[in-house]
Amino acid sequence: MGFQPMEKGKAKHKKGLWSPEEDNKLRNHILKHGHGCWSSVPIKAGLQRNGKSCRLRWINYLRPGLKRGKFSKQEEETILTLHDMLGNKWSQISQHLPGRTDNEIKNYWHSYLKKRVAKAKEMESHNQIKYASSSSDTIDSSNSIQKLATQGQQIYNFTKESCQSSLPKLLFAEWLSLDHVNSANSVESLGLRNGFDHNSTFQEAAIHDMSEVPFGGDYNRCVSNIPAPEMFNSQLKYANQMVENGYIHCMPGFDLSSNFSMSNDAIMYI
DNA sequence: AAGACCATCAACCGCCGGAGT
DNA sequence: CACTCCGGCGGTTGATGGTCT
Repeated sequence: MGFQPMEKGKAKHKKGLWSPEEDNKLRNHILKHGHGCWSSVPIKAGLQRNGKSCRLRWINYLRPGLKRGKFSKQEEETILTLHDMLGNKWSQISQHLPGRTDNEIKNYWHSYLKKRVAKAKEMESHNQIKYASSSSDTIDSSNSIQKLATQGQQIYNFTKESCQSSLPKLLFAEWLSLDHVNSANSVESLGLRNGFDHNSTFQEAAIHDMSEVPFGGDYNRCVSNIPAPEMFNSQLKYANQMVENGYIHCMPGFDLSSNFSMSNDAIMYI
């Protein structure tokens, strides 16, 4: 991208919580045109925010496919495992939790999981002191963490490999699989159904809009400005590549038995 | 009922690395 | 090579709502 001094005028940027009108402006703009250069988004969208703020709002709140609400047990354990291995690499952790943002995971960690881990470790050390003289198997109070450690090894291998590979960080397949996970029933069509649970007002609008325009925002980060069918093909290619490499085992909710088909610009997930 | 305290979450800030000029 | 801009990341803050005393 070229260097166009978009914000040379140093306009006063609004801060604080986003109003519904601002959300609408940003959402409509990105769904229609994609985000392109973030610093130009607020200008084009008619917002008095800076580009960073728009980016954050889109990624953490407006982006289609976001899962909102409580973390599942499985998600919790995944976070614990990955945090144990990766540390505070929230963005990397979030790549393994489709629909969750790094910010969300980070908040969840600080508000809940951190305490849980601290408590578990405290109990573990307490038990170690208590049973120090015994060489026999002791009951592990932090079984959750221990269990995750072994389970984590598998994920760790995947993490290392995925970092080395040329795979896109966020797969379109994840979004589809997320949708699959969210719904107990099979999904008829992304363009037709109200599949996303929370935040439905926007999600519905977004889904509707997406059946009419090329995908915008982060989901086409790797293939930006590519029309939906081409993007889909490229994602499918990556999915196939993953199957060949055995990565697919690590894709939560990814159902190989599922079939995809294309109808104009609408993506069907059968 | 009211103030203090706590938990949660959205958003901001500062830094860093990559890339174009 | 230095400079500038941008996007991304992690740490932190501030607002808000809930619970406790």
